Amino acid sequence: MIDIELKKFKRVLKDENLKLTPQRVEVFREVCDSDEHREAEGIYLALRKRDVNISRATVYRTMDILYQHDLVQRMDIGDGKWRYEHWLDCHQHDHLICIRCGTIVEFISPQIEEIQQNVADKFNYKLVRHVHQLFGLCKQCRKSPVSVN
Amino acid sequence: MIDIELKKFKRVLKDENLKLTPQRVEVFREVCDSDEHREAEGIYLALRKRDVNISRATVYRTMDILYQHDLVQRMDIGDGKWRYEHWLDCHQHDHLICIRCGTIVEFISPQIEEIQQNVADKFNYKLVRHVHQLFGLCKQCRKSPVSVN
DNA sequence: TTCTTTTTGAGAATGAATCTCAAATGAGAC
DNA sequence: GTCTCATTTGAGATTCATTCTCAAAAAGAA
Repeated sequence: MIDIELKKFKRVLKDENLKLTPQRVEVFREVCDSDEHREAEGIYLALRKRDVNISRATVYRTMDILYQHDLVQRMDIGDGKWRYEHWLDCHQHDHLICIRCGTIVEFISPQIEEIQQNVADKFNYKLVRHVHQLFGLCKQCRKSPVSVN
Repeated sequence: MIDIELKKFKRVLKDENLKLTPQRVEVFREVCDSDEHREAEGIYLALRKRDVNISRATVYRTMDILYQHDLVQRMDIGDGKWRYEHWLDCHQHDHLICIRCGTIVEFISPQIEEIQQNVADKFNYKLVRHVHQLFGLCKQCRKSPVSVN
């Protein structure tokens, strides 16, 4: 799975005259191998945990390259940190987030997509991208009492 | 217009055992008197411009009180800054944002609201709030060439 | 291998937001 | 009105994610 994607990444690097470094490859691998929505710090820590020698700066820089070239998706749920997820099969989707435990579920709605397009048309905007996040309480969190520490 | 709202604010302060200070009133007035989507810094500067003696800290603190009590709405368009707007008539709405000039248009779609609810139900989440932002190019920006500085 | 350019890492810098704490100020009691 | 005391304010320090800096290391074309 990563092999095909790694080729895409290598193509991007070549096209942009960027060098193929072990650090960049490891960051890409780390992102592709997880289905989580992680912050740069989490990706950095995961890399250190598996003994990849890399600095925070390089993780941040690489995530930016990946994002700029549509190899990862990123989201901001309002806490001032970017969360990244791989974008292997380019499934456009939006997010449903539990405000208590942080669990993130992905959803797609062609109907919403269509209405969004209509809204943009109505106001004479050319739609480029969108952010759609639903915040709520998941089943488990509705059941369990709030823990007070 | 602000009179009725000011009463609401005073009620909140009283209910929360918070004091009615000139600074708090001025911040609330400043927010109510504009239809812009401004950052705390912008609100602070506007207050200073009309010779209100206030500190940044107090502006931030007051915006937080207003937000926590649903007297203002706030949004984050991904640049790490909260933008505030008054919430006088509590019109629930979402935003369409021009990625070049920053113009923000408000829109409402009962259809989308309904689908959102269905999505939350499907995943067994109790919907609490949502963020829905459409990013695109407005009419003017599509026409005018990009200025390079 | 050599050479040139890019990349890396460590730590400094940035910037929005929050925190600290002494001095100032509300507002209830008298 | 004024006393009293908890709350609020302001100035500057702090936080924290992210970006920047720059010397040393590495990529990769020749």
